[in-house]
Amino acid sequence: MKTYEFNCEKELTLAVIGGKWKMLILWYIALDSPQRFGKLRRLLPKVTPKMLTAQLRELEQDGIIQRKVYKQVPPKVEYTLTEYGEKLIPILKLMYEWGMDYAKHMNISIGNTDSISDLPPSANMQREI
Amino acid sequence: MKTYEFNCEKELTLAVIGGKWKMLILWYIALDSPQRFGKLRRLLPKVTPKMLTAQLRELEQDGIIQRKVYKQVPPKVEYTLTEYGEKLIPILKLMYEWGMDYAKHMNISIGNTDSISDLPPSANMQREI
DNA sequence: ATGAATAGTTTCTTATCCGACACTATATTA
DNA sequence: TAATATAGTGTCGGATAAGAAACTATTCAT
Repeated sequence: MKTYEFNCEKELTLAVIGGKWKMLILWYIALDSPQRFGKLRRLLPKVTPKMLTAQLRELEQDGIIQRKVYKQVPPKVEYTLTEYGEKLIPILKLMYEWGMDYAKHMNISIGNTDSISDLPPSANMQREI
Repeated sequence: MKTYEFNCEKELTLAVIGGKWKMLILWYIALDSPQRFGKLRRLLPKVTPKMLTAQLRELEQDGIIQRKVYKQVPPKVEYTLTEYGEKLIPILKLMYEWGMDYAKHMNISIGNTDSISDLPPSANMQREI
């Protein structure tokens, strides 16, 4: 058992979403849920399976995503956001918008990820992103 | 221009605020501006001067804070938020609020209630894993 | 001549992250 | 019998982050 210390609640939030690929993973689950492991791999080709697993496990242990295993071969595992995962989306959206504005201001170019406004109709639509 | 590889604008934002002490530094400058180096040291007693300097320099280079040196002895240096620094504050507020809610939900012990309108010294909270 | 005050800098060392790459398990299908 | 598809594990090692402790520079007041 390990104990982390936070000086402020903001740091707790950062600890939850601050992993190398976590924001992108959450984003893709928000965009298209449930999301499967293999699809996430294809969406995030730069992420090694080891890292993807690690990030997903941490998000799961933090209660941000839910992992559902189907007893099949080949395996099938689906990831969805929990209530607190969904509550994170407005933060990600704000960070996305600030980054857009800032990148434009500072003339920084950024590889593109789907916009949250591309969110397709689904069971999660009531999120109002 | 130094180009980091960002997959999404959110990651750019995270790169700007994600340093170990940056959110807290920004918070304290937002709470009481201009803010001096020595006062920040007192507000953040766990931060070594080396780290504090490093974080401040990065924020300055990223255009988030402004550093003003007075030609005096002993030295006087004041830090203020830039326009883009101020635009970050709503993100920090949301992160603070999410963290509050989450900590309560997950029974994570809290030692601190610093809202944007208060000015307490930094307190501690912990979670066990 | 010395000490106090402020804002740092320098060096050394340890801790952690994370990428590359190889490997695993199993029912179904050809 | 071998290939296939899916969802992962395990190990190694280099790069980076960051803490501790000591040191610096300047001018004024005593």
